[in-house]
Amino acid sequence: MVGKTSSTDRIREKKKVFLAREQKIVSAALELLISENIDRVTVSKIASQAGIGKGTVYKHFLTKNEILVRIMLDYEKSIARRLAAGLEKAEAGDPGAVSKAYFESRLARPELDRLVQKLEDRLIDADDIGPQLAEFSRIRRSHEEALGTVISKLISQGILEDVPPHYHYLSCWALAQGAVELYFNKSWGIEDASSLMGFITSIGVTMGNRGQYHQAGDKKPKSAG
Amino acid sequence: MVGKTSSTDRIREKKKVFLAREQKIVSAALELLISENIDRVTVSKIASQAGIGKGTVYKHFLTKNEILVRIMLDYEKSIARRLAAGLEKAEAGDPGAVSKAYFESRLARPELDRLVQKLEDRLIDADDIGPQLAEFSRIRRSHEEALGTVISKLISQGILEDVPPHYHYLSCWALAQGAVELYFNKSWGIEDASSLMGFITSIGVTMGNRGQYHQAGDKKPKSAG
Amino acid sequence: MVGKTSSTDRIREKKKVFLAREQKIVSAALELLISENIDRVTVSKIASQAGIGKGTVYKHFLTKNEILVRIMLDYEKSIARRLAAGLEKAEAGDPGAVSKAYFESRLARPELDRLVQKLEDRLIDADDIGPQLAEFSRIRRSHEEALGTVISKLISQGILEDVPPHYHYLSCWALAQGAVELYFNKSWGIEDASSLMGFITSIGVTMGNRGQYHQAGDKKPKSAG
Amino acid sequence: MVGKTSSTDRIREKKKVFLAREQKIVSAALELLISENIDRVTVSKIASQAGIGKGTVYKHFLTKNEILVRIMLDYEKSIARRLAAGLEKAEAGDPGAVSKAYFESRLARPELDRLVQKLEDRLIDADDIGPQLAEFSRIRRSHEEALGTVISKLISQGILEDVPPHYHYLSCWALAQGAVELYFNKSWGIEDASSLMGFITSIGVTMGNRGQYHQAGDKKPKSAG
DNA sequence: TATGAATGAGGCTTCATTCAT
DNA sequence: AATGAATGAAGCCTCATTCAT
Repeated sequence: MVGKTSSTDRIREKKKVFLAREQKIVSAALELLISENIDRVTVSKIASQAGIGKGTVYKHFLTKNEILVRIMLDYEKSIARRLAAGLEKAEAGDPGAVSKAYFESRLARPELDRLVQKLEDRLIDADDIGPQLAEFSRIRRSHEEALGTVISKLISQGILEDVPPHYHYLSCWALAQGAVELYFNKSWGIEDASSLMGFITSIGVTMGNRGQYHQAGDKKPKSAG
Repeated sequence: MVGKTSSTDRIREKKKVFLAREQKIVSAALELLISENIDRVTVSKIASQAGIGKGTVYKHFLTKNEILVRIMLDYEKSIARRLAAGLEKAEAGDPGAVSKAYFESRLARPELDRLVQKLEDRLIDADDIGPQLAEFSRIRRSHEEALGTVISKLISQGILEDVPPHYHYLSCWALAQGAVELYFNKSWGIEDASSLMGFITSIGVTMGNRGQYHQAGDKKPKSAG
Repeated sequence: MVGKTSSTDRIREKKKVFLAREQKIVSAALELLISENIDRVTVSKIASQAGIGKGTVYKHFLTKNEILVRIMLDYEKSIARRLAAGLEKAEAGDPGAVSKAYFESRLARPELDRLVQKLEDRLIDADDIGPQLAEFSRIRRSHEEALGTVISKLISQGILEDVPPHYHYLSCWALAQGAVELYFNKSWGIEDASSLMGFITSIGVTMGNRGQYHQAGDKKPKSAG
Repeated sequence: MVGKTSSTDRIREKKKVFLAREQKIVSAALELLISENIDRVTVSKIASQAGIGKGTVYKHFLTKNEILVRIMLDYEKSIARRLAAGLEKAEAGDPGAVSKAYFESRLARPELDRLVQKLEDRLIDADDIGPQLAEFSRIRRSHEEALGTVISKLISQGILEDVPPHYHYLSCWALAQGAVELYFNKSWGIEDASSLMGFITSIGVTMGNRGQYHQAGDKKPKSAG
């Protein structure tokens, strides 16, 4: 009885260790990707940052691209979770919470968001991670859908401009995207970044409210912050 | 008198041909960079595309990066020209023309705008094109300045929200940046792109107008979440 | 107990193999450098000669220059060892043994000595091996110092001409240097090389003895003639 | 009669200009080769240093190597001239003048002598300048021969050690070679170079005098400086 | 199972030489 | 006759991936 674990237990234990290491690889990659030029992050560096051998990395991921796309997926999933929470709040009566939740989830770690943009750009036509990229797009579109219903409601309430719902969402996405890029762009020597991001977020929150589209002159005080 | 060209003429002719070839290299690079993954564009391919030998490229550019940064500079200069025109109009009494001009100049060739973003990202810490990158930043900041005066006027007229003028410009930049990214992003299977861009432009035009920005001080994104 | 090696043993074994391969690369490079024009020795050829892949070379050396400078260092160190032995003998009462030891250690493998000269010439202003070159100079100067004390003694005994001690050493160096060059120089079709080298060595041994240096102050070569 | 030169004159004039330019190319190459790393001297640089076009260089020399070997030949010929003068003096009764002349002619412009060594090393197995290299060797051997007769006489007079005459000459060559190398070697931070060269020259002048070879103990005052 | 040495395709760059003008 | 733009072979180096231990 003593000092003897069942075969099942041992397997489970092994699996846990294995998964933990997988996560370690991903985290190591993330740290490196954020802290230095993407193109300089090699599998070798990732392995040593993770404290394991290079060969071991390939026990977990078939190719380097799989590690990278994994980071993309993890991020998009984390947004999905935050968004779900935001949507609940929105349904509880705070319509502005929708885009606010979105912006905040993306600007929470701008460097990560930007990294994912870059990775997407580099991997978009990689030929060894088709399924994962499909999954990535699927999740993104699920954000769109989820927000879509709330947005539709806001449109029918006359709060948001009456254009196809995904226009609103995509505009949000675009502004967030640009804000992130702005945050890190070295061409602008931005000093008061937080304050600027606050301004942009406020724009994002009211962006697309009725009266701003086409006529652009009929202003009305915003109903919900 | 006929059929005899002076030595000066011939030299001038040669220079023209030479410069034309330089432009051809840039164009070839541009075509390739836009049509396939940046990382797959090699000097060899550029030369082929331009119909010249690999070595010839190096008669015109010291390094590959110089070709790329040249594309960046050409683009930023072209925006400068468009912007100048837009500013004249704005001073002629059309205040909305400011951001409109900016958006239009950036969305005129979104694929190019996006390319320049990507190039900037890749070249920003290259060590062989310091002066060119400095020039790039300089031009960008000149856009900011140029718009700044107009924006200040709009603020004093109570049309734009009273925040530091560069907030307005940078917000514009961010939205445009994101819009461009959106335009080409393969994750969204966008079909009615031009209509969507129109919507976003309209947002950009009124973005930051007074009455839309409140309480923005109570929530600030932090860079490390 | 048998047929089972500990992990430590295996690691040690691997390291040995690894170092052996490093030596193999150096040897391969050496063979090529001696047997053909230096400029024709490429990393590719070295790899082939060593029976390994090109990439493997870079597991052992950061750059090609590091291989070359390694050869230089190995050689200079081997001279240091021989010299140490020679100095002991000299202190045991054989004053001529000093320069003899020096000449013999340099003429033992004249082709190698010559190679090192050439490498030095090519690498002297390489920018990727600064530390190694410093080490190289350091070892050389340690030869000078070591011989210096013995030479000083010979001067005080009135055996060697009373000039700064390093004059004697450097003269030795120069003659050895020239002898080596001579040995391999294809312009002279030297046939009785070893006899000739014996003659030169004998000159080196007595070179600078008192009574041979006079009036040397009245004619000085200028660096720019 | 006026303003009209005969065809022969014009051809002669052209030839003069042509030869002058040829010399200019060689001089330009020489300047560059001495002032910077040999491997960095390109045909392009030579042309612009000479103030002519690159293509023109190839009207004078079939290959780059031909320029380089030309420098070698020019140098060896200039030594031949100096040596001839020295020999006359020697025959006029100053036996020590022989090696002195040799040393002085080589140390007059040490940087040039060293350059020629380097060039020789690089070109020795070039396949496009066979005849020139043969000529180079021929001149060198003529030095040997010329000195040989004088040396033989000194041997028969009992002044020089009785070894094959070319031993003496080649020893001279070797010491001069080494001295030149020493002069420029960066490993030794030599400060009192002129004085050191003087010392070495004095050694060279008496080197191989009788009594120094084999027995190395039987010293006798030098008879002629 | 974990390792890291080995691999080699492929990228950038240089420069001697050619040749059309 | 002089030019210099064009050429492409050849060199160095990187790094994702494989595989024997």
